[in-house]
Amino acid sequence: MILSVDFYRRPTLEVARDLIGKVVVYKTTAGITAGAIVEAEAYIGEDDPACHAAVGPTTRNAPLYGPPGRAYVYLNYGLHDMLNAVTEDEGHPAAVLIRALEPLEGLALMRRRRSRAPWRKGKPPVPDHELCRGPGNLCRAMGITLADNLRPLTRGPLTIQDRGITHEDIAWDPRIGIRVGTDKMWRATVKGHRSVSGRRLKA
DNA sequence: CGTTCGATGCACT
DNA sequence: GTGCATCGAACGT
Repeated sequence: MILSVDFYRRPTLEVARDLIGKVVVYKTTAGITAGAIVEAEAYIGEDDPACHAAVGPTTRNAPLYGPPGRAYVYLNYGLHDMLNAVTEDEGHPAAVLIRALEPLEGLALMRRRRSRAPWRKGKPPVPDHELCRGPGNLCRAMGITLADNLRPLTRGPLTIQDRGITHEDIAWDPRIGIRVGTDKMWRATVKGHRSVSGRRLKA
């Protein structure tokens, strides 16, 4: 079942927690890819220094100010697309960054797309659990690009669905990969999951 | 094991 | 011109 707008029109931390286990599905002409969310981060409002809305409304962050349930996709470091789900009421800029998925469908297609990255030329195929490990990697594996910015996640080719996956042990940790706002424990992960990004725990 | 650093494009100042 | 919600290779210990 596809998540409705009401799912996203809620406090962002609740949405982030509830997105764990939900399934991102993207249907393209190349085929279908899908993966269950195992890592997500909340970015909330102009007072959150790490949120793109911290500088006030701009062309780039406009989607954050729009209605919930849409994709906010942007390019980072000139190389990596980032997928967010816009949350809260219109006018309240906030979103959840999808940071990692457990691949479920279309693994071969994901592998092909990952291998297509310039820096992967001549390298061995990406292991299954690493196909969607990290926000840049998952977008590349799923074929999500800037062209998908503002797309509704509630209908159409790019959706997030509830397929009944539940997780008992969800951890809240500091957000990673940012230079400010690292004090906030707004990163939700499935504890110990192999596809969660960041440094791995020891054996 | 750990840390450093280059690639790369666009929005923003 | 600057800096970035990254990735992965290269290097140091």
